[in-house]
Amino acid sequence: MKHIITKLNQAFDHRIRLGIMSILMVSDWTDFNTLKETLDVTDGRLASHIKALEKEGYIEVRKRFVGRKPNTSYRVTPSGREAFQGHLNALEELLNNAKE
Amino acid sequence: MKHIITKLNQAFDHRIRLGIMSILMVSDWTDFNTLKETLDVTDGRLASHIKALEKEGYIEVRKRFVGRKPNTSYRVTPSGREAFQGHLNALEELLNNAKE
DNA sequence: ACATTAACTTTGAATTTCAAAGTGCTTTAA
DNA sequence: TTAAAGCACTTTGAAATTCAAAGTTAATGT
Repeated sequence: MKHIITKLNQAFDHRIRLGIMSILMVSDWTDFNTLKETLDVTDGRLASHIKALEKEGYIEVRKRFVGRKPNTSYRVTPSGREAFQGHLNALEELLNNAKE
Repeated sequence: MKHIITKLNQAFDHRIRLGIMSILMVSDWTDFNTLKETLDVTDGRLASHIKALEKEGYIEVRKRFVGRKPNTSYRVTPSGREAFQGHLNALEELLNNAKE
């Protein structure tokens, strides 16, 4: 039988993408700057990881103005939620295995 | 405050290294071929990930002969166990966060 | 007019990872 | 006895990923 690691999703392999998803899982729309500050990454780097998740269809974007400032927010899509759940389940299995 | 992802250990960022550690955490000496088959990776690739963990002092090696065949086995060191525990705790925190 | 904020995109370099082939030693098969 | 195969790597060179830094666009504040 196959090992649990084969159930891990490559899209969530990177810690920053893991961070983005774990934030978006428990909040609704979250804006760029909140993600940036929470995860403590540069804007360019955040943007590129966001783009990767968007490309997979795991998160969606909303652009609008808040007062007079542009504001971009993100949230997880249903398919993103499902995929991330699968990843979390695999991780959980791995944790339980490692702890016996 | 810092996000949980800062507590993740880079040495365990890769799925194969995660797999190696999660196997070694619950077994004593485990040999090269068992790891290779369980994780379904090529020998060269496995060897290089093992080497990375060895370099960090997280696993140790034992070489001997079983019958007439050379046999190399690995097990997690105390420091590897501690480091991996820390990583698992961070992951667990992340899971709980993501699930609310 | 000038700097600033926001949210990127681009570029090129550094790092990581990979498959594939090569290695050295030993055993088993023909 | 020559050949083939197993074991556990190491090496090589290429592909993929990730990064920091700088550039971009469009609006706002001063």
